[in-house]
Amino acid sequence: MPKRVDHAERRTEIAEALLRVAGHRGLHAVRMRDVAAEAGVSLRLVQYYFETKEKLLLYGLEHLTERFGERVAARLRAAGDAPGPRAVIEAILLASLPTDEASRTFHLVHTSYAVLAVTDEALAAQPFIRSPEAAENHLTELLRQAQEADLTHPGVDPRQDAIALLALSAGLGTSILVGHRTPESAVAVLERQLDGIFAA
Amino acid sequence: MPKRVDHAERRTEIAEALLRVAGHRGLHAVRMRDVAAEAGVSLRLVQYYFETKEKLLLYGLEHLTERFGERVAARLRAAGDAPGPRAVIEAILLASLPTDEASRTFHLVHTSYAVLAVTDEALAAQPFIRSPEAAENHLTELLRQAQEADLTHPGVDPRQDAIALLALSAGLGTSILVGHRTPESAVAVLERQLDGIFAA
DNA sequence: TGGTTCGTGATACGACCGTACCATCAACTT
DNA sequence: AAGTTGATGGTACGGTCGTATCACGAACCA
Repeated sequence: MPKRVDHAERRTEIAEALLRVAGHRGLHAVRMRDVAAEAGVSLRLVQYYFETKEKLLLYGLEHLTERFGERVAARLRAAGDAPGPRAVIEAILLASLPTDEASRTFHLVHTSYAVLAVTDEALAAQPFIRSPEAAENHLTELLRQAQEADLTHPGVDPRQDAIALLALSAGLGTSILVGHRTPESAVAVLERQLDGIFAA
Repeated sequence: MPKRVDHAERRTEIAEALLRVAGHRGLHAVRMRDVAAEAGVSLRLVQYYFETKEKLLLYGLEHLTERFGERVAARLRAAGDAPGPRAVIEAILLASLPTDEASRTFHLVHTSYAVLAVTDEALAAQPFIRSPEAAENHLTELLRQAQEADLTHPGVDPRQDAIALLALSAGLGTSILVGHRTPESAVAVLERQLDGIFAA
């Protein structure tokens, strides 16, 4: 046999090629041949490491959410040690706004997957579909802690406000994506919403 | 010639068939043949009234936004004569939440178009892409009037709060669509946000 | 009344895309 | 050394989809 190859690594390379293509041509326009060309391998190789296109797409989605998790973690580290609840919440919400190329790709491809998932049950069954629930629980807990530490204005409802924050940042992200809004103004809106929750 | 036919009417029928198909199979899965079958006409007819698929899609988008406008108008009428600013804002925001089949289709197809528009300049140039700006201006003006009439809490910023309301309802709409949230809980979140703006 | 034109159907064409198949070469084993 | 097996390339097949072509019938005009 030729040089034994690390399948996991190869699959990652191909998945990232998929995300690059999806990021600037749109997920709907992704062809197996495009992915192969972008990854610099032959079409046969893409077939070899992912038998079918559907499996490639599912793996690409996994990889996408994984990299998003890493980006959130990086922002949390950048927030210093023992960051306050507001700093943690900002890290999470700002990571999901399409401010740079990577997060733009994430948001576009994630939205594409979400749209597909509405009518595709194989996609709808994927775990990424339930990760928002985890984020909601996490944010709710953070707000509850902030409330107990008396860092919030009166009248805060951790669960309801967590839901609103997530929906708001998702909506803002989409409007950045389609060019209705600049990242800066979206951040300002988000900060304003946080000001309504956290006391100075 | 055979019985002279009303082109506009026929185009509308076909466009509605398009929206029905897009509404439950997804816009990406819409084929010319599906639209023809759904409309109960031959493939040739769809070609006849819309030369190309792209033109059909563009017209479908026009029709979609038009019908959305009618739905908002209907809600406004249902709000009674001389409704207050909050009632008007509620009419606008609640109309865009996917609460029934029609609004669900609207939200799904509209989102599909938005995703396509990110990478398709012909779609991006369509007027629907600037209608959110009009909505933002409208909401801003309503909030400003409410503020002058002393109906709001202090600290309201009409422009910023209008942006937040629109992004929030868009985000909530998407989470209803993908099944993360019930329409009822989304409405509750939206009402809560309005409570933070309008005085009792 | 005859011809022109609008509306409609059936079908064919050409392109593209995912997948399958076949061949080849290199390295590790025995 | 020989054979087996993993990795890779090239290419062909089958299906599908948008679009084009051909044909025909029915109404309106002159």
